Amino acid sequence: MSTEPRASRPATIADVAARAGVSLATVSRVLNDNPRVDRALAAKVRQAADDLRYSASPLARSLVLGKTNTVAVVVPDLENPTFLGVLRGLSRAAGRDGYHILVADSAESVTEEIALAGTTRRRCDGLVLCAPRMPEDDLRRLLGELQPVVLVNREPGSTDPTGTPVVAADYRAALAELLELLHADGHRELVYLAGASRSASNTRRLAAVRDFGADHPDARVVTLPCGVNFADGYAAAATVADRIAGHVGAGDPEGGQPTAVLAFNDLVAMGLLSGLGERGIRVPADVSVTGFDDIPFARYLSPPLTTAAVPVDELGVQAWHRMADRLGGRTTPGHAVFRPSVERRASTGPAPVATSAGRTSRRRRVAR
Amino acid sequence: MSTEPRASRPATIADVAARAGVSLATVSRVLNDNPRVDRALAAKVRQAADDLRYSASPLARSLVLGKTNTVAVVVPDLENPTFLGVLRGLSRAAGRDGYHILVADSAESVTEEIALAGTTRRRCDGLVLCAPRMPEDDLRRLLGELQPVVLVNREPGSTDPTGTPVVAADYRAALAELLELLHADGHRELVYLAGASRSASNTRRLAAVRDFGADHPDARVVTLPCGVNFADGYAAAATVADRIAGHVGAGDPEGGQPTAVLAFNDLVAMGLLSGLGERGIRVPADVSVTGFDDIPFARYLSPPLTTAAVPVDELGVQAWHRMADRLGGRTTPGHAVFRPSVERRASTGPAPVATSAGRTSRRRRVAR
DNA sequence: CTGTTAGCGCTTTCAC
DNA sequence: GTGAAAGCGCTAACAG
Repeated sequence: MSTEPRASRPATIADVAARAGVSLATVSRVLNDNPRVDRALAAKVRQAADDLRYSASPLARSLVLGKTNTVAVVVPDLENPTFLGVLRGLSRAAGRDGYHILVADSAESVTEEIALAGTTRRRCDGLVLCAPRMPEDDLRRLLGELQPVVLVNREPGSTDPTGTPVVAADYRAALAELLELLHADGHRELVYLAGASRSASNTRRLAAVRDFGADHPDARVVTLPCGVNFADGYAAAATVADRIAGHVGAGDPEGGQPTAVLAFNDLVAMGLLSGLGERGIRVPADVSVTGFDDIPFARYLSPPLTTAAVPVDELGVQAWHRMADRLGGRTTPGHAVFRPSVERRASTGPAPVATSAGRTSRRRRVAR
Repeated sequence: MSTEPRASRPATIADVAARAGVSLATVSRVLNDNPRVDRALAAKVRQAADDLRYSASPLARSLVLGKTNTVAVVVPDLENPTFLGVLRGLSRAAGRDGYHILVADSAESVTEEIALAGTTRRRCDGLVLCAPRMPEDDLRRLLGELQPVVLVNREPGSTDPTGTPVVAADYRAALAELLELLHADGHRELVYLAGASRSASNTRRLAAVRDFGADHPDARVVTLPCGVNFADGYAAAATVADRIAGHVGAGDPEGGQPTAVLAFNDLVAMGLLSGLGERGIRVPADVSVTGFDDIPFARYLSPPLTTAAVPVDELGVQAWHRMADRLGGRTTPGHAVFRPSVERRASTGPAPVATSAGRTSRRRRVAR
């Protein structure tokens, strides 16, 4: 018969109403700061709520309000510094606006990614999708079903009718700048250590490589499949060292002796630096190396790494702003593209003369 | 009048019921695989659900079922490799069991942390708390209010009546092992580069330092405040170099010339290595260095870093298992403590003879 | 200003 | 086997 809540059950609005001797509606009003409620009554309600350590069930509120104050974030791998940075920036920015983050790690599986996008989206108000490798068809379908969506580092595809906002770093422009920097330093035989071949950011870097080749007939960039981690870069050091020594890869008649290597990212560059060091190859005296991302200690490596600083946290913050706009019914201007700033440090320098001569004469020793 | 859903509104169970010509209850039964429903009817319902691309609102289900299939994870900083690993392991393990993760980054603020623990917990079924620096009083209160809770790398406090499960790495034992390893290599003057002074994992390391001092009267460990990041280690290199050179810190009459430095973690060790390298101090010839955590590329540094491998992902997985047990009403056996395995690599070696002699004679040059 | 009432979308007794 | 109806805890008309 009592209206007191049992100790174990969290207090409900009805408990508060009973204790304050008012109706549910009044309690709701007071707790939602509806101004047109009597001061005295309001005080009484608040007192009752305090006594009962009451706070409204977010679940019930969400159901009736039709909003959860939560957004889902799907990333391929939390270990990846890019997505981690995005998540961090996003989570803090959203937190400041009273929003929560439901995070899902697809473990690099596209199938999982698609499924997670759906299941997480349903319990949230929106979806921030980092899906660099999702096939375009699947992406299009998801964009149709899961709005509001904000895309990070991924284009919606040629014909996207949804006007989905995109927040991205301009990997292409940044790699182009790195290439130009090396070219200006006299490098003519370059190697690009590619990341996951189907990822969006790798594709954009490859476009920069293509452009560069077209713009500079005097130079050549050989693309080598590599990977995205330290270990991948470390492993690539063997191949790179061979090429520097003049032992060109058998299946690659185009390669000369490279004087510069552009790593997919800083992790790869670090691995490369490490493997090169073990082989007595000096950086930048024998070969210049660039990274990508500017992770916190890139500047502290030996030598400090020339790289392109991708503002990952900012990407996350902006992704949130786009999402907040959509949630607020505002329609946001299209894509936000951030141009990474190239940090020129000591891992790059003038092309070594010897190799430069070799290049000029197009001389090439063939592996045997 | 029509029972067809408008295109823009997600289909509800009522829409499905109407289309299949059955009651809501039947639809619910079918979709929840309740066996006692007519095969033919069930098929019809499934068909209707498919046609309407229906799937039940997780929100409404959560409200009525009293569970959200979501757990909250509060971390001080996503950038920290430890918490990141925990989150990753946890998120994947929980995902396999159909659970979602609500993640909150407290930006290292204890106040935020307390608030976030409460607000996130309310929209979830449980809370995984990584709060290495939360004052014990606050923690105790939260443990009382927010159950079920699982603690990561943090003790609940001396008198915890809640029986909260703890998943932790044994930082103390691991640092002790590192200290013994160095002692066995002849090191007698050591430096410990401390992390955040009030954090639980730093406290445990300090305990190991204390034990070591007591067990080895012939050795001495000087603790220097440092930090947890690459930059902190880099900055500490100056002080360490001074001490190695015999310029002991003025306020620290106890310090001799150190032959080994134990960094708080790998990031700090990397920074230290970098700073030491710039000063021409060789590792391990002049000084041995150890890290902590065994982050992915610790083995690739030059020299490869001797460190203690903390199984962070496993911590996350185990945290989830504990949580899953509690959610399933099972009561889990107490604390799960994981002993990091010490990885002996090339950054440590025998104590250099010169300094060893200096130590023996207690000779000390004083800074001026 | 305050209370009554009707849902939000779903599950689950309880009858039939 | 199936349906009607009562809620889960809350908010928002709608009356007074």
